Amino acid sequence: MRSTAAELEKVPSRRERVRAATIKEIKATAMGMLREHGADLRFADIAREMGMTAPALYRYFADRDQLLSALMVDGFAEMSTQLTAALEATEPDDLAGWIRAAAVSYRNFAKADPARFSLLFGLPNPGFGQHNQHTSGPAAGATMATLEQSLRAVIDKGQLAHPLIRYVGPQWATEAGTAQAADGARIPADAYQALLHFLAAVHGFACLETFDHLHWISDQARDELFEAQIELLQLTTGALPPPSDPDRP
Amino acid sequence: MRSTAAELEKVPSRRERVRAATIKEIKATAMGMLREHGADLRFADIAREMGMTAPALYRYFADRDQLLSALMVDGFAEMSTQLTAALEATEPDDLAGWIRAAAVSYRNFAKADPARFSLLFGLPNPGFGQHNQHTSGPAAGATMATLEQSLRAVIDKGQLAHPLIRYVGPQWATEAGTAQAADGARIPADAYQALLHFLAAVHGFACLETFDHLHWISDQARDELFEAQIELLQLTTGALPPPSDPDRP
DNA sequence: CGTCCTTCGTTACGAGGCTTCACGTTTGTG
DNA sequence: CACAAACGTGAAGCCTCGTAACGAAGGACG
Repeated sequence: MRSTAAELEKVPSRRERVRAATIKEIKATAMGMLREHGADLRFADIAREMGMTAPALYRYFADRDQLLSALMVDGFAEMSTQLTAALEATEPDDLAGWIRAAAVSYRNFAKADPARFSLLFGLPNPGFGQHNQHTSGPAAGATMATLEQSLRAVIDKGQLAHPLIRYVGPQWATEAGTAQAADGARIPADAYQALLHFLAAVHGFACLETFDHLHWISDQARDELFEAQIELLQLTTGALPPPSDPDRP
Repeated sequence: MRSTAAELEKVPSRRERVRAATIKEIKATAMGMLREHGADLRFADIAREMGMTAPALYRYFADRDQLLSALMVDGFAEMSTQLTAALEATEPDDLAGWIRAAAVSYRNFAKADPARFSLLFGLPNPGFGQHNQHTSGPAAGATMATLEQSLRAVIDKGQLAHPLIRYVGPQWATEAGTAQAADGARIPADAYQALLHFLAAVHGFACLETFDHLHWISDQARDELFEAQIELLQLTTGALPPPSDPDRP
């Protein structure tokens, strides 16, 4: 920090590289511990697994909370990456495909690594303090923004023309129209409503499943129910026409 | 325990009464601490607030986990009570009213006491061990059963005749038809699917809201969006007729 | 009324985790 | 080679959980 020349150096020095690698290894080891032993993460364990002692970790993370925060930031970033990858593989005017891809990606992220999902979305973390709010909060917002921007791209194609319900209250209509000025674009209120509906349904399913509140349903049945959930979301957003139901008058 | 006569005594002795009161006070104080200081619950703090010392609490709860478990059991019981009360106030053949009452009650439970909701549904509690699974698990299941049985009563009135989607996979259909033999009744698979869809949407909304993932929406707008969510659930279960949408072909 | 026994609460204490500190050691640099 | 920065270690302090031993309160029963 003393010389401005050092600040402008773009190529990281050897020290910086090995330091970055160590940080990465610490985080990887910590995530492994979280996966195995649950939420009670012991600094000494991480260090021992790396062939070090506990105090050495404080050269890299000032605090146990900061390590958890870093894991959360990485987790949200990875989630955004996976969502983005899944959504970019869909056709830009295929709202039904978008919904399926987003829902499946969201759920798979939770299923593939329940410990990480718990870390991200199970709020009462041990020692959850102010610090986490200020570092992981924006990261969580970025994940939300990923969904939002991607959905907006689809919506701009006019694919949300016939949602099943487009009721929105006056307060929400004004907020949705104005609040997102940061991105430079306005969002139709009903589109944003659709996003929130989608998010609530998929997030709720993922939470229930990950936190073991659906243990009375077999894995296969859960898969089928999730499929039905997806189809329902496609219907309610008007991405699919309603099914021809002979019972329906 | 030595005399069988004492076991059969129905009226609790004075000691038992004061002990029960103390347990109640401990739990109340602990919940207060949870509400104020978050998840890091210190035994010494609880004791001090009660004018006692920490080891005294071990006369009433063998473990910090057992205290948390007791709080969870009470929380789920209270949630069941509130849900039951809200649902009993609805007409028995009014599915739309049932959905509104259940959703509002569920969300209000979360909003009224976010700390308790976090305790119940934010899984990664500090020191979450095997014990919690075996004590609070059934309590959580009881809450689910409350919703299920109440919904079944409504469904038995034939109100779920025209759900928007009644797709269910073969695995789920057989499970839903057979698994609930414990209650002596079978449940139509599509009804159970509707329950799960309802649960995912409402639980997801409550989680997002409680865990502050919707901080970018004002309170009023959130209320409006939740209203829209309810209406959507009413539509997808066939409780309400689809709106007359001039844009719809 | 006096004695006993159970329960309750306290002080004292040990175990274990987080975090800091002082000190050597390694490593890159001029 | 000399120097400085970063790194890692052992020792130590602090805090919390949980246990143990002891004293006090209070109901049960002669």
